[in-house]
Amino acid sequence: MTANIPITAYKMNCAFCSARPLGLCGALGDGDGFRELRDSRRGARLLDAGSPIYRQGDPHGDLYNLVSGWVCLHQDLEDGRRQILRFILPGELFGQEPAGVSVMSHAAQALTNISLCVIPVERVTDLRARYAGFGDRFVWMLERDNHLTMDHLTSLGQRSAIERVAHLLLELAVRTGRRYPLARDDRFKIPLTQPLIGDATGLTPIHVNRMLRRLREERILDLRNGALTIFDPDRLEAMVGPSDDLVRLWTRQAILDGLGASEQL
Amino acid sequence: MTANIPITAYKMNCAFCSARPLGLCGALGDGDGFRELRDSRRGARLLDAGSPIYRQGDPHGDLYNLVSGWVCLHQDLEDGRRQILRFILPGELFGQEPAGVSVMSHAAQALTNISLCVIPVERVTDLRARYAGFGDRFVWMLERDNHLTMDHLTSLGQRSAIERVAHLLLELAVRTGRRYPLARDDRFKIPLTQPLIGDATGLTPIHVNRMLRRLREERILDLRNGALTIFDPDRLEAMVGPSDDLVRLWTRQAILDGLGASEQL
DNA sequence: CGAAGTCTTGACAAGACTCAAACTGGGTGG
DNA sequence: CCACCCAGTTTGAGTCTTGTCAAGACTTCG
Repeated sequence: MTANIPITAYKMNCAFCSARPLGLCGALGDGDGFRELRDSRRGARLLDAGSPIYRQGDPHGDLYNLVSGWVCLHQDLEDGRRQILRFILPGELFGQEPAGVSVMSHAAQALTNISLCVIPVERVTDLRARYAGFGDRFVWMLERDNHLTMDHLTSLGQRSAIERVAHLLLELAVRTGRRYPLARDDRFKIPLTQPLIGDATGLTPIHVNRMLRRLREERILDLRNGALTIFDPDRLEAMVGPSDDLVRLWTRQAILDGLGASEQL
Repeated sequence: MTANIPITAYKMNCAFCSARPLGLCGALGDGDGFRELRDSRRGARLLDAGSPIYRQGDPHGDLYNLVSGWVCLHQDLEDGRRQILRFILPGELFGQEPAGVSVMSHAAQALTNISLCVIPVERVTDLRARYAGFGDRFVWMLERDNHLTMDHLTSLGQRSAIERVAHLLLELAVRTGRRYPLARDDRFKIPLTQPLIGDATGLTPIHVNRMLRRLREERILDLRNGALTIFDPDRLEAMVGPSDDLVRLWTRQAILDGLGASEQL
């Protein structure tokens, strides 16, 4: 179910509006075009879990800022295989394509009920041109995406099945805002199914299941019924070996800070 | 062997200088900060095949524009496994990290003798702020990188060994500037070894060898002694199934055009 | 309570990796 | 000019990881 909602309805959590602890606005002062950005929103949308936001092959035109819920970006092959490229968490931007690419190369789907803000690309290009702070933040987000995607590439190319699963779960634990370093026996909800993990790691859901069982038997973590418990953060991290900078990019603080911007909430 | 070379020595092929058909300058008019960009180069460098350009963990500070030769970016795990993230061809930019990341998350190595231009990040940030055309081009390159990296991610996650090898070779054939659609029995040099293909595709060199043999036996392509012959472009493309937009991003014309910029050489 | 979507497990098959060995071609130094 | 060396290539045999197919159990939600 899609609905256009008046801006006021989002006052409390829209990254493009007044709360703005997140997303494109995170580090913007009024001198950086924040007010204009807010006013140029095409609108806000509420979507149910499972709804597509855009499909592969749709014309490219809008950028999206996720306000609440989870989204995944995925790329599908003709024969039905699909790769999850990225999980999007609140405050993150998605929907970019390089100029000249007319059509989305991937799809976006809501994994939970979500709310998001929509903004036309031309407006973003315009604001980038006129406000350096805005441009910096936009570039930072692209560079962050790139960094994370390259990390996933290394994971898929070089790591074993169990390492890939561990890597994904550690990343998402930190990105969802769990305190870092992670506490022992930390337990929290996470909207992941085994097929989703499979599509993200390039494994079959059956094999994901085996890997999760091993992680559980070795008392490293337990993922069941949408809740993740991390028994042993140290061994989990040892399996993954993330760099300090990578972990920092995973934290919500990084998105807040953007460039280590002066202004903060 | 590293050497700082006076700018004039590169007059004919430096993307930051007068020839500028490529790289950051490709689409820049004088109103877009081209002159300033040229003057803010830290210098130019010649490197021998095999030399490292930067290492994982080096402090981050410069961006690089490849003028001639081939470079690969790769990320290494502690135990020696390594993933090639991207092959860099002349006119492409590399070395970015998101602000706040102090240290390179990956390494860059020359695969052939190369020449490149070096420019401090702060200069790029500054020029981005002051010249919209420059900023657009920079963003375009980031978005293109992202697009290509996501495509690789899908390849590693979903495709079989032989498809991955086919995908990589098709991409590089187009990116090196072969006319598209590819001609039958097109033959050209390409500085790839089987271990390199393995590191890029997440396969062992031995398995890469087997896949290359199959591609040869099926008379699709032949890669030996640094020369790639494409027997059957149609079947090669059928194996890979690239979208039109993706192929367009592979062409050299895309780098020239940047955003479909007005100005051209 | 029933239905749908997950999750779980087992048995088997296939794809990819490991180890080992021989071969090739180009470059180096005597 | 030759012998050597080295990195890359090729091949085979055996192993291990991961995928496939099939069936049953568990949640969640209406």
